[in-house]
Amino acid sequence: MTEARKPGFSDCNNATLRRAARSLGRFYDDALAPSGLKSTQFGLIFQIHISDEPAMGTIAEAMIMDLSALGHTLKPLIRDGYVETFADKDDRRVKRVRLTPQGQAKLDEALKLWSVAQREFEDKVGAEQAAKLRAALDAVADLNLEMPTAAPSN
Amino acid sequence: MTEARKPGFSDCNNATLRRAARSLGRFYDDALAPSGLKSTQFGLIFQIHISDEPAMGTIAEAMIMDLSALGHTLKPLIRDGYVETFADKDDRRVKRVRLTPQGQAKLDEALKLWSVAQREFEDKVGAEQAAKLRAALDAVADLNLEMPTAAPSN
DNA sequence: TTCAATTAGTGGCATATGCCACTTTCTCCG
DNA sequence: CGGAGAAAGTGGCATATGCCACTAATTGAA
Repeated sequence: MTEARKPGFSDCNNATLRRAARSLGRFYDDALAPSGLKSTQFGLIFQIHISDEPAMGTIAEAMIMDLSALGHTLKPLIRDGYVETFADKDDRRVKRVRLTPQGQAKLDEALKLWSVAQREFEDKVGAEQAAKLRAALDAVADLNLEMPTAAPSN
Repeated sequence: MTEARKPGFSDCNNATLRRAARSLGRFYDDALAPSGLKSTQFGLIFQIHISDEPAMGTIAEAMIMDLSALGHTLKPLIRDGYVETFADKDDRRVKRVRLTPQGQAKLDEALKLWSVAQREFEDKVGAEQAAKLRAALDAVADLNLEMPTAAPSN
């Protein structure tokens, strides 16, 4: 058990993941700063872009994000005119989302900045390593973990 | 370039990392819920625990976290009596942090819950894979990435 | 058709994180 | 010694995320 290391230093998968997320997040944030978008907003806008007028729930699911959190995160983007929402034709409970022309333009602008950061990162860790890491992270994200909430008896 | 996949689906290392972080975070949060601690607070308390009355800057650096963010995150823990701070003897600018007895007790309590989640996770992905993933994440976190801020000319 | 259950979002509240502008202490050099 | 500049935190402001309690709209079954 290699007690040679710090006594039980953070072997916590979650803590390690968050730490890396803070680090990488700042890097991408810096890169995107000139566009005025945070890396999180860029990610969200991109997700909307590659979807076809997705419903909020659809986005939330794809991003493994709480629906209400998505709603909150969307607000500044709507306020700034990058995104707009509209009710679904067939189900008025459903709210769909799309980019405005300004949003499209901003995305194009941000993509250039993003690609610089992305390239820089992949130069450092290697494109293959990066791809493997992303695959591993996707696998983790899609694990559908659940604490044994007592009753599977249901 | 395998246009077979979603048209340029998120290859963004940052987006992928955040997505996984949200997913895993919720899992650990659920597991720790009975203790009343969030996984982030657990991580912070643990970090304090394994350090020797660390200065705030020391913790921030170890966790790759903004100093002010650390200050903010510490507040609820201080308010709830798990953590206390005190000025460094030799440098009054430095504020050191330590767990209170209640904080120690809470950590012990949370550790039991944490280990369940940790085990569950490692059962699913395999201990080795998990260790490799953590290593990769630590490597990423410690990359010390920086956008080419124009002037190395300085 | 009518009402209970389900589904999709919203709003409020709390924590997580960052950046920036300050304030307080130290350090160090002239 | 005294003031310029660095170092460590604090506070304010803004976004990121979650949970919970609700509301509105739909669906399903009696």
